[in-house]
Amino acid sequence: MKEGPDIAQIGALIGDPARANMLAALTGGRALTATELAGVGGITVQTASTHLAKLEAGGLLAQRKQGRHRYFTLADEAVARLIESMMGFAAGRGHLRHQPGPKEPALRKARICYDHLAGDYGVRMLDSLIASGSIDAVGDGLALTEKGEGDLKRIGIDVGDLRSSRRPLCRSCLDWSERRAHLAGSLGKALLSSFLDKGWARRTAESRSILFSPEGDRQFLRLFPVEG
Amino acid sequence: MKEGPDIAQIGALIGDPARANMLAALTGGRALTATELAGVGGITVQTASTHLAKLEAGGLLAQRKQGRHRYFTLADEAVARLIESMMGFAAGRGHLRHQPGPKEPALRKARICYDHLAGDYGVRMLDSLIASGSIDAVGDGLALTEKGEGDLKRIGIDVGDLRSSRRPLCRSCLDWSERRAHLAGSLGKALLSSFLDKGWARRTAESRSILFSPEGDRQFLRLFPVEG
DNA sequence: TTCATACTTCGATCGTAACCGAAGCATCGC
DNA sequence: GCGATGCTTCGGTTACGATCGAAGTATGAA
Repeated sequence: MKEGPDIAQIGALIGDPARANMLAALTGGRALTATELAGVGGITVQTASTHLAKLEAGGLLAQRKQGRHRYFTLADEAVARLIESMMGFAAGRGHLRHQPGPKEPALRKARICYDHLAGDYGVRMLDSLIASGSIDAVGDGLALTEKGEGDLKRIGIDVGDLRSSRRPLCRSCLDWSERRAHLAGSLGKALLSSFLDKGWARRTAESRSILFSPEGDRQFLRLFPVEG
Repeated sequence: MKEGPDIAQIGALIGDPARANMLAALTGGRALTATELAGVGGITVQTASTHLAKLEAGGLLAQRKQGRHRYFTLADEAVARLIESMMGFAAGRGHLRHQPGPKEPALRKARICYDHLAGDYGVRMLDSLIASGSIDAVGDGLALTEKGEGDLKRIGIDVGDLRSSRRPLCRSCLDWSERRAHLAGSLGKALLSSFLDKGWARRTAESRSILFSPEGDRQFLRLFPVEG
């Protein structure tokens, strides 16, 4: 007994519904204010304030003062991965929300996961990159091929720049809605950024979902075909 | 708000200290009875019984009746990976137990993680397998090479048998004490089993730690050398 | 300065869940 | 059959933490 690190503390931090909702919202990658997070959690600002203080003390959140606002973000990508992996686990065990709600389909189609694309489109993109030989899937992991580097160059992504960062280029991230992997890492981020820059898609204000324009949809599906 | 799967439920399940202790103990891979788990959690059997019922309802545990005993185990390897990943996360944020205790060093040297070897020795073994060219590390993932298959055959592990199971052969599992990867998957299990079969090491009764005999220690270090 | 906004701290309430004693089943050994 | 062991269910207590109203602090706008 009493072996190893204390998982009960972080379990308890995530275990409160209001806090879990705030964390899930912050997995969208945006910095949110205390008031916004109170709305997300369905509680008053006073209560939210105490929750946020606890989450920060636990090392899950970081805050940045800006004028009279306080912007909260996840402390780092590790927190995002933990949340997303718990979502994947929860989805697999049938721990779903009570009402599917109208936003669910959009969320399953395409959403943001920290800073990269997730959902049906995220999984499709990785599948297509593997099928075309741009990415090698070896065991659990992913590796960019030379062909892939050329293909990406052609759509305006310079892999050389990305390699210089300390962050891994390719990472697989388990998708909770599809239960299959999508592409994370700096390359995943760069790809999503380029879609947004090109105007193919845009982020929504209150949700994690990503909305593709009709034209963007067409371009995306052309660029990442899947057989069948 | 109210997007995606409900992580609060599993967070809350893990968030209770008694339950967390039980789960951590079960990460040792052994099936434990309700009474044993009550001891681990530091609570009475009545209380433990309600906790175990909740964990089972939540899909984290499975139970098997055997005579008048009830043996509890983690529901599957996904639960073990979740627990271990939370431990890694917790260790990184300094959520450590209060007293390091005398057993900690043994635990850091070698311990069981579900069914494979973890700790310093687990990390060392994977490092050595990669350095010798038996395993390729590509991105996040691991793949056995032809050379590796031959080397393993020589120490009595038939990879062909392992491939027939549905479980992945190589998986990397993040080690909470070393903060680096060790080898999981069916190959990880087979390697640990062979060490135990050969008498190089044995499991302890109450702890997750694995004790190597002097001779086993020598053999292990010879088989998995590291430079430096 | 004065007022408004964003947020935190204080104080008190309230609900839930952890907890254990006692009683109730089930299984084993005799 | 009997008692002993392992575990669950019931009932009642207790404690912790989530919650919010009200007051307090900081920043910005007028």
